[in-house]
Amino acid sequence: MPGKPAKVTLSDVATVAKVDRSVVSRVVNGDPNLNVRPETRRRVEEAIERLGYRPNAAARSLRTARAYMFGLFIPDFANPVYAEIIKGAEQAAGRLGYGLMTASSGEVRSGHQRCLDLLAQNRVDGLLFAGEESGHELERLRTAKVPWLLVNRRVNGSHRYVVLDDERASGLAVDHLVSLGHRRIGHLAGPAEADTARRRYAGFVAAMRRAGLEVDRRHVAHADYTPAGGAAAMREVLSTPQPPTAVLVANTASAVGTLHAAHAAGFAVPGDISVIAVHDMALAGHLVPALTTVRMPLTELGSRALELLAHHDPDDEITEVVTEPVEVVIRDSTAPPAR
Amino acid sequence: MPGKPAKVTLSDVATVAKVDRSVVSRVVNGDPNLNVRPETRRRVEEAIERLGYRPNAAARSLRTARAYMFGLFIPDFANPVYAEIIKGAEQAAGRLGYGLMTASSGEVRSGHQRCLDLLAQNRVDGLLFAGEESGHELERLRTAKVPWLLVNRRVNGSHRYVVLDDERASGLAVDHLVSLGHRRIGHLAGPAEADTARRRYAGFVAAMRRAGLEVDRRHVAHADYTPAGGAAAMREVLSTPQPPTAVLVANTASAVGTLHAAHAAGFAVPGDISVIAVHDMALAGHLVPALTTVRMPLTELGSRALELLAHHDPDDEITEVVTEPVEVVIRDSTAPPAR
DNA sequence: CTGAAAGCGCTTACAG
DNA sequence: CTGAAAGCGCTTACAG
Repeated sequence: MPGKPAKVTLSDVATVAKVDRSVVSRVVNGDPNLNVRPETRRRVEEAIERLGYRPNAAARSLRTARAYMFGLFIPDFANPVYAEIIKGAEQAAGRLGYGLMTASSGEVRSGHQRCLDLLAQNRVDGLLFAGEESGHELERLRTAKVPWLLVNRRVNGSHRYVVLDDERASGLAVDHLVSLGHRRIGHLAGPAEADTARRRYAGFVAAMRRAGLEVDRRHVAHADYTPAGGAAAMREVLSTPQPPTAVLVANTASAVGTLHAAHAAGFAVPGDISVIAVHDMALAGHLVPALTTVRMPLTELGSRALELLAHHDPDDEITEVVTEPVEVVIRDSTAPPAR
Repeated sequence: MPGKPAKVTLSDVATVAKVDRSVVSRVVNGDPNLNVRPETRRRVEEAIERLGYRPNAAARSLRTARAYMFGLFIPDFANPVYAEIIKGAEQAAGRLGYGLMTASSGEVRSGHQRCLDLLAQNRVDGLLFAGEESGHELERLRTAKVPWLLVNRRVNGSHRYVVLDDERASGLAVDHLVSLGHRRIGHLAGPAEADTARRRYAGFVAAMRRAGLEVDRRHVAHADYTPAGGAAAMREVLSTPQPPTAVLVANTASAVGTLHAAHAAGFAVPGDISVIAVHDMALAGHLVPALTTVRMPLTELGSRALELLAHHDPDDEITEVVTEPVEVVIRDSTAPPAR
């Protein structure tokens, strides 16, 4: 087909197949109420194939008032955690015949406005919010009766979320450190206002209690989920009179900074202090030293979120925990304590 | 506005403002040929505001045969290089009133198909391809007369691309190492088939020649742009009879693995070997040791690409180099050689 | 079992 | 200077 792209429409197919457009439409959409002679169906399918027909998304959307597209808002593409979530969501969207618009929520103001615009313009059928968003826009979404879902966090009083089993992840991490013989274990938690941070902290405290260990408040510091945050928190904890022999870092991105800060402060990892972090990703195995982590099902989280969004009404409650696989991946950053 | 979302259309606005729909449409789109009494225009604008009118994207697309959306294909969201490009492209798209659909080209087969589908369905007005793609689909795009643009690479015989000044980046890196006193300088290049890798290699060779230094082929290794690749290449170079005293790594993601491999092989950085890498990002400053880099204008690349795509016909040649800012960011991984 | 018709919400030549 | 009308490409009750 050289020259023009030659937009082929439903009518073109109908002409070639010698049927009405409506029949073609029904064949294309697999209408279960359609009874055509097998031979007719074949003619239609051949014509579609031969002409290379593809339904025009705009026309279909206008008619059905559905966009066949979902939106996924991500706070920061630079955080590798989101790369996995995106991958899962894309795969699920593809399977369901939907497009996925991934966008960074980025600067609060424009992010907020853009998400409302997308909805008002009918460009998306639903919205996935990964990571932190202000509760403000959620209020609007709720009144707008639009399908939306929080991914990897909950929010006060909302009943639309999918999360991971963060408590268990922290528990496995603590168990690993305890089994190595650590008793003075610190926690570099996420931002105090982050739901994931609270759950990981809760899991940390519970596991410490189960192991009969005390949580020393001076060994708990809060950091945002960035390398810089992880570094600052580590410096804080290392400067206490009697630093911990091991820390659980709430996030792998900040663990990068944690390792750096330990090194800069003259603490050998794992010789002087062991480090384990939540999330596993390619990066972790190549840090210095290679980072022991708790693998989390981020890809599964993304795909599950998309599926739930697609299959539920805006009024349904969605409160799901994706639990598998969560497991400790032992590398070089954890070892028994010096004494 | 409790209860229903109450889709408000052009007609609703027209009714309230007591004008025809066509007038509202022209006001909304800022038609320069429209002469309305200022007072009429005010009535229209007030009605739009009061009703919270937003044009329906599907209807507009159907009518104008434009999607008001661009697509950006990314090989791998986990590579932080792309996070910056995405950010730039998103900003530019927002400024121009377009949406941006970011998707991973991922698995070749489905990625290829998805991009053609998007076009056939009229879901996008143009496509940006960041990173490597097989030349195959480009052939199809060319015949389809659809605007597309390669970002950060060129391809044989194609005249639609925006790239960075990779030669210069390599040159600055080599100059920095030379100024520290290094003479045995190696290069951990990107994949042999990658255009960026070739340009960075060319820049490396040219700068070495300018400095009167020889390129020892045993000190040049190829790696894909991942931590694992950077580690393998480093091991290769370090196992030569007389390893280099410094290496230029073509990519920051692989430099993570490079530092790890050096450490694992018992080479201190920068004591035994200096490391400098192309691209700067938050991660770099928090590696062990903090990585010296050449900062590249990745955000600018993304926004420029989007603008070029929006403003040029499918037949235009687009061959642009985004040159600023490129500069060496000195951290802890480079130092004078031991002797 | 298949076709004719209406209409989704816009834009844009064209007429008045 | 403003309005009436056609039509973009589909889907879907409805009629035959």
